[in-house]
Amino acid sequence: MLTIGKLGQAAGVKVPTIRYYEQIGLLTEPERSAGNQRLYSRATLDRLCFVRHARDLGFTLEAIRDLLSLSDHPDQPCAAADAIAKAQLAEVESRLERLTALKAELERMVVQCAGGRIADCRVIEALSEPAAEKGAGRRKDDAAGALA
Amino acid sequence: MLTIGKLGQAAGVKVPTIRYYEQIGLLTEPERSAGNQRLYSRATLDRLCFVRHARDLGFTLEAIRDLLSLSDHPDQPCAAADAIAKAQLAEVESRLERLTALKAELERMVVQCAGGRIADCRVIEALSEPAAEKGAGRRKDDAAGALA
DNA sequence: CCCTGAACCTATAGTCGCTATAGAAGTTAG
DNA sequence: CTAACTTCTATAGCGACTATAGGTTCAGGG
Repeated sequence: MLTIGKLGQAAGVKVPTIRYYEQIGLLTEPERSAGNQRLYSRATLDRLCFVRHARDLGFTLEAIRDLLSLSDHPDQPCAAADAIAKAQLAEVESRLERLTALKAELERMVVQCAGGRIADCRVIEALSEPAAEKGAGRRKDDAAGALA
Repeated sequence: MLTIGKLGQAAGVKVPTIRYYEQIGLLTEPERSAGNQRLYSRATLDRLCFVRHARDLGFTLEAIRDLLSLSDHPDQPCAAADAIAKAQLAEVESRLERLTALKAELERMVVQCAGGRIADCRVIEALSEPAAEKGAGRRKDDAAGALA
């Protein structure tokens, strides 16, 4: 049996995050010690490692919730899990594309700045180009969405 | 003079976002019409386009605030603006690296799922590998940070 | 000149995935 | 036994918006 601190250390997840996962129902409420402290089983450690790994891969908590419930029913076909992973892959590929374009633009900006005064600075100038070249509305996952 | 709706359309920014930018002091309070509606100048349109473009490039509002105040003092050297852009570029490069690794891992997962039952599903299995191979604590910008 | 409907106003709450804080209570090593 | 550490609950905050409610103003048409 592990305390919440040990569990967090073992899984690479901070203590408040574990309590948060419990709060939103991603982890079930654990046993408690005589003094009301949470006690976790090895199985919960596995589950938390799964969550952490999936988060690192960019899965949303919603997707992870689905994957967890799938893994709780191992007799069903795995098409659903596969679909989630494929959607995730498509996400990542589109982010990669946009980030690559972004990188090119930033590199152009940095190269052009020759150490003069702001008035001549291409960094600021490069950002002042008009928006709205095609369709004004911002899509939900514009380039900025690919970043923190 | 533009109403907030026209401004938003011209800059590609939603109306509530403009009001939000005003609230946090990124845009100054505009003039008002007789009926208390916001009226914006062309200069504000430029400023908002700048903000939008910078956001698309992944700059935080904090960085944009700095860039805006720099562009308001065009007689100073542009080293500061250059530094901000370079930091941004480094950010993007690191995200790109991590996203690329991620993509490889997701591709591996998807390929391995052969359409069987969950019990044999590599997607779920791939996510169950133990964490904490080197240093348990999650860094602030782990892979997940590169995603939405 | 009035009416309708769109666009505007303010204020507040919600989103996601945590993180931080406060103050109390439990646990462990010396 | 005491000091230091961990844990407990509850609540608020982060960034960057987005949504909702309930009201006001404006532009065009009859």
